[in-house]
Amino acid sequence: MESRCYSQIFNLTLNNFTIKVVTWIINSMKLSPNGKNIGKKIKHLKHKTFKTTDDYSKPKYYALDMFPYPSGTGLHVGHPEGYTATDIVSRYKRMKGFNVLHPMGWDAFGLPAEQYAIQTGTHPAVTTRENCDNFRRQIKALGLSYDWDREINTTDPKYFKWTQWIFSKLYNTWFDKELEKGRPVDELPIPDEIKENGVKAIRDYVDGKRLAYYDNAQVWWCNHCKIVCSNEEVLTDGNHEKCGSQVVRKNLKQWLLRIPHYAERLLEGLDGLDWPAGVKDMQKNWIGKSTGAEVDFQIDGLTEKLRVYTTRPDTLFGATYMVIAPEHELVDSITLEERKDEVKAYIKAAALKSDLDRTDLAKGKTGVFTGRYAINPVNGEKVPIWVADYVLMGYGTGAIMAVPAHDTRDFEFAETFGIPIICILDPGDAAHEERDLVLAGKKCWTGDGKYVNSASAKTGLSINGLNKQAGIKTVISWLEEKGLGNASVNYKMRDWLFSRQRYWGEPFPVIHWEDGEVSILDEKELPLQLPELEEYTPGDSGDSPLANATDWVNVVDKNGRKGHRETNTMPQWAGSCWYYLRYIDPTNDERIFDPEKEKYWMPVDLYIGGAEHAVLHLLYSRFWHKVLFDLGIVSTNEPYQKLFNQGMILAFAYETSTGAKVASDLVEEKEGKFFHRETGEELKQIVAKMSKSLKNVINPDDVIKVYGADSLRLYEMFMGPLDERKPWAETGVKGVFNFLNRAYRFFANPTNIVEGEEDKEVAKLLHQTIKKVGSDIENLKFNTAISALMVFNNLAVRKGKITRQTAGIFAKLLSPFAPHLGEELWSLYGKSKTLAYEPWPEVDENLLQESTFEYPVSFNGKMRFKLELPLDIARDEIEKIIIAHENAQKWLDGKAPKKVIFVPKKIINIVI
RNA sequence: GCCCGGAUGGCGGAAUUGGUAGACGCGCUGGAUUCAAAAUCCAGUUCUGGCAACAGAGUGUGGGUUCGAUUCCCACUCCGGGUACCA
Repeated sequence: MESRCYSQIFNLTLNNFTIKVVTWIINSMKLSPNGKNIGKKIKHLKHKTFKTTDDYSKPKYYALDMFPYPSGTGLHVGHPEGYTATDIVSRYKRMKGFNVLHPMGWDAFGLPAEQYAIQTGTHPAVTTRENCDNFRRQIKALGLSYDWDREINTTDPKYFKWTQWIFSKLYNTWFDKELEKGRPVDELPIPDEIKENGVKAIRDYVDGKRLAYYDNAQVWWCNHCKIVCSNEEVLTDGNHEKCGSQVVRKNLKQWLLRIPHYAERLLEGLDGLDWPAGVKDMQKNWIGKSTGAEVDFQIDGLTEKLRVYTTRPDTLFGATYMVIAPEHELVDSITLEERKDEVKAYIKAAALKSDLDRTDLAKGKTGVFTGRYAINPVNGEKVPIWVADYVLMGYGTGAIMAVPAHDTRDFEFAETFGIPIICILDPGDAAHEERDLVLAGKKCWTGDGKYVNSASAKTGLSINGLNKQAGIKTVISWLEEKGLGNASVNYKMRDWLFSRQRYWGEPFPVIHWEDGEVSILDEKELPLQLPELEEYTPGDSGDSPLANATDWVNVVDKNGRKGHRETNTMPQWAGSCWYYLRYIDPTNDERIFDPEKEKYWMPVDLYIGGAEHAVLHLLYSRFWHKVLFDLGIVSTNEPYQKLFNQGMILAFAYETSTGAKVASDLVEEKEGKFFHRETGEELKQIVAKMSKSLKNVINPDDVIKVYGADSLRLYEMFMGPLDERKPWAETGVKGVFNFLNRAYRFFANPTNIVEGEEDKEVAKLLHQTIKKVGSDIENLKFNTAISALMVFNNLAVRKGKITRQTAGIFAKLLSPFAPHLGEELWSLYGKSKTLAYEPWPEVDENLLQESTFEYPVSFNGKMRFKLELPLDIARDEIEKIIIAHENAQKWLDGKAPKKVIFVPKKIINIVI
């Protein structure tokens, strides 16, 4: 019925303006959510087309999006990019017979809702609910095939009950270094000497091993936001990434997680993952593994030894001074009496300096001599000990041996303070011009070479003539043999600061008792809910707003012991660390999830999201997962098997010749050039991030209103490779919109659809298209898949006729990308059921077989003409054919070819 | 500084292990249709020269390997991301 109605409109030859407009509007509506689209969508939702069951008989596929923070501004065009990509894969996999888990939820704890609460008094839960509703509405308008029955929300007590539960697991786990594995604390062996000292000593010992611990921590404090920020939230210029104001140091009781215990596991685990190499590199850099040695230096005149960490034990012979960090425990005993004032003043100044000043490379190095010397273990020579803040207490042993000739930082320091620079590594011919300078101690050399001046009759050690690799090996075994040091590994990664002085986060299920005991709520007592508050503003001293909820904070146990609840809350990372697990069994109130279901669905097969989460979210999440794995709660070692980052969608912006940016509404285009609407000045088109000030922000709602959801989906996929950054262009949306209309006009018109045998050319291209679209989806190359669909559509339109079977296949191929149009065509062909679970078309390889190939014929590498030849032609026949060919005469110019290159199915090249 | 990624027509971008550079889309030009416009359809569109046939140049720059290089190697320029005294 429906199709006949449309065909009648199309077959009308009236040149009547209104009829045409009506046709156009109906067409547009068919492709927009105002018309047929929305009907389809509602039907899907009502019938729960995409409800996922735990059908263990089918192979599974878990396609996951990084869930959004539902901000008040709603969806931006970046969101649908990743969502559409996973949706295409999900729809394709369903048609390939997979049981697909494709869920969506909300990472809804976070600052903006709380800031809004501070300003207006509106409870963050209210704001959050409204924002989630808006996001859900917007996402549903995109026609994404989520199973909405699995929607989760990190702020839902039914969800964060389990976030708190995992925290209690972390608290009750220690890391067994021998087994390289997390284990329950009740399995922690307590040494006898600890036991002898009583309950408190045992408690301290255990607390010192827990993966989650409570301690004083120097933290960044943002005066503007009144919040503690993690190091990761502080930009390199010392500003808070959220508000941009300068942060300061503060010392507060904090929860920390011992993620460095898992450093090696987190590093090794990367090997087996199908992740972008760049993300793996970033994680590797973040973990920052380095190998070297710890070496003991006897301190002259003291019994203590000074232990240093170095990656270059081979350069011990070049050590001309030592440095200890200002916070080093031996500073006081090392410093000679007459130097005490000077050293104390330096330490005080260093403590007052912000980390930024301390780590500002441009500011040059500072330091002060302690007056004391250490004895170099390789040659017994005395080296002066300095205090300098370029050595950090938090890394290695907080002390170094300095080898200015072969370390750039030490070189800079030695030059500043006139300390000798002794070259012990001859760069050799590799650094011809530099070599003399290096040998004279005038230039620093960190590369390879041959050792000189690296022998001592006193100790018997010599590495002269060896290269760097052999030198390091030799010195380490010498040190170990003499008991002077040992090989050692260090990691840059630090403990994870896991608490925030905020209201809108998961409360810690923790009670601090007056006697110093800390207890964790029992599973039965979870979730610990947030109290209602009148006032959300945090205290100036760094108190969390929760401290004001005295009824909630103060508790008394059955013996009358008083205690108070932890008033910090967890950071936003907490909820996102494990959400992929809850989707598996989202409504389970008894357990975090059913282990059977977890075994079936894990790991995540495809995880798509922004590259901004390359390190933190993914590293934290992997850390939690590994702990859960060690405790036997999850069955896989890693959570995300394949990861992919979508590139950012940018926008065109305009700037004047002086580089001043001009808002888009002040720009007009004339003949491909851009001018300022008011001044008339010619402007340069550039690519920039979308921003309110540039007025170039695109709202997906607006795009859908005009072009429909299919066009938005298709355009975002057609723009370019998924992982690259690319600028939004309205004309590009029109392009794919035109394609959808063109396809609709052709494939929805019954007079174009015929019965019988398909045209040979069409059949061949159809099967090439099936092949291309399938493999492109598998490889996430959606732009070329869409291009293949366009090519096929162009041929179909040109031919004017298509068989019903071909039309059905086209609808199927199109449907992962443009599901509304796909379903529409499918129902026009008389199918009553959705095509979402129809089998994906098979490629008929026979149709792709060729008997001839049109060879490009080149002369000296330049293509001159084409020649169709049978595929089974013999090599020596080619030359005869070419020489005899009339087109070749001009290029051969009477000469015989020197050589004929023939690559079957590729090229013929004649060398003259 | 170090690590990673990128550079192809007027624009977004294609190009299997080295084998016809510019698929597809936008824009533009011409034509059909229309009283006219929009929409649609057809043709053309890397640059330079030429009416054309055709010729020459051409994938950020400079070298190299090869019968043949957008693709591989060396040196560099610019743009983007990450990181920053981690010994």
